[in-house]
Amino acid sequence: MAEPKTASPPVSETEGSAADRAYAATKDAIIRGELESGALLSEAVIAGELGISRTPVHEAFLRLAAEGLLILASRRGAVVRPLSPSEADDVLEMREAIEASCAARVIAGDRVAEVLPELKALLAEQQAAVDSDDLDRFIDADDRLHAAVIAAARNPVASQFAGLLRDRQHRMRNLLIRVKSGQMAAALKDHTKLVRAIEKRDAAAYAETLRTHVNRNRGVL
Amino acid sequence: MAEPKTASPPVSETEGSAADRAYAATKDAIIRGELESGALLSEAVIAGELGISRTPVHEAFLRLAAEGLLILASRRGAVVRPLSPSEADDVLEMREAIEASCAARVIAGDRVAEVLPELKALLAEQQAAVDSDDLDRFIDADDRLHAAVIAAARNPVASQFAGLLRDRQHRMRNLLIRVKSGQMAAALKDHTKLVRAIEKRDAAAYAETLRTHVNRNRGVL
DNA sequence: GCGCGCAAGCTTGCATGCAAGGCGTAGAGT
DNA sequence: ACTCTACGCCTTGCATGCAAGCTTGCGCGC
Repeated sequence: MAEPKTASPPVSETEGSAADRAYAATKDAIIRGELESGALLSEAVIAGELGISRTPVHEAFLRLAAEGLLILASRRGAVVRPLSPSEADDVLEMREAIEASCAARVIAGDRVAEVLPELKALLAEQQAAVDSDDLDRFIDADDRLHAAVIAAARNPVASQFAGLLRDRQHRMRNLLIRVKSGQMAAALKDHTKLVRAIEKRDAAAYAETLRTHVNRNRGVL
Repeated sequence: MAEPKTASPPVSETEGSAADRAYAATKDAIIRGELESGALLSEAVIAGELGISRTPVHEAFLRLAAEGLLILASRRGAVVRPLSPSEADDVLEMREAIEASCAARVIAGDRVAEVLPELKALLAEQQAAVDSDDLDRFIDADDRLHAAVIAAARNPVASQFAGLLRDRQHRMRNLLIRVKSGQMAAALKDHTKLVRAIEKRDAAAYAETLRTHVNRNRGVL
């Protein structure tokens, strides 16, 4: 799950098992939008491109289907799952629910102090991104901020779910509309309020702010 | 291995693909506790029991590992994931977060009327289970009640996540401690309050009641 | 007796072969 | 001209073979 910040290097991945490489390569192609929605792709093609056999590609496709990125049509092929606006809502809603729950646990578990420095550093990073009008940098920091809150809850199930949602959200971001630069300032303001809510140990305020924050993103899509 | 299926009397599963059968059979064995925590199992064994080859079993193991029921040790085998109390907390916490979110959506989306009959029927079913002191029946109705709320939200992502959590929760129920009969009455009371909260379109009350309800279960484990 | 190395036996990971199923198209029949 | 059928190509699903890795236990040297 820990990918380099600049996640678009050449395709000459030589680490990990063949199945992992097939999984990572295909997922990346889907998320980046290289493979369009509805595209019909076959195991043999991917296998050929990666220089491996169909077996690990088959396993990769199964994983991707389980994660909602592919739809497997038995003996016909695999189609890249088209994403609908309602799906975007669904994903965002789950992210909101999970993150709010995690924030509440961090606050209830009295672990605010140990995450606050990281959160504030990420806020500063986002401010820098806004100042330099660097959208990619902003989005990266955005991801890391939300991920930090979830990680702080130390709930592996939550982290796993959030990871799945994050992938799908990335795909939506890349495929539908890239957030306009003007949105950055508003998002940063939301984030500042979120961190302040954590600092004040106010789980309800966090949840409420998160709700408006997510709704703002929802409108963008 | 291409001999008549003389060795498949116990498992009468004839539907679905071989991979699905391997998945269902293994998952069921894990959830029911037939396979103990920490048990080391190999693909070849399962394949032999089901009369299929290792390939579909391998795929099944991958799915089960992704769902947190197995841990794959490369070239050593697959161990049934031991469950810890903290994992139980994690699972319950996520269930709570997801269900509360779904209830809120049902209420906000003004779909209360269309689920209320089903919920009330399930309450009646639970009452009957309490009267006849039928724990299995109660648990089944319990599952269906919570599932009904989530299904009513019509969020496929939520349903998928809830399904994964339900499996793990079933396993915990079967492995750790079976809820005592005395708990049924309290649980039913909680459920009644939950349904009433939905009826009153009070999402906050639902969330709060759900919190105490889950915490009650948490104490049992 | 004790420690060390090596090999055998298990495991999975992947490649490949084969069969079954879906889909399009061409061709025959009306 | 239109429809129905059958064939061929495409796909996946599964079985099997082979290689590589980890563990373990046995034998050998000390």
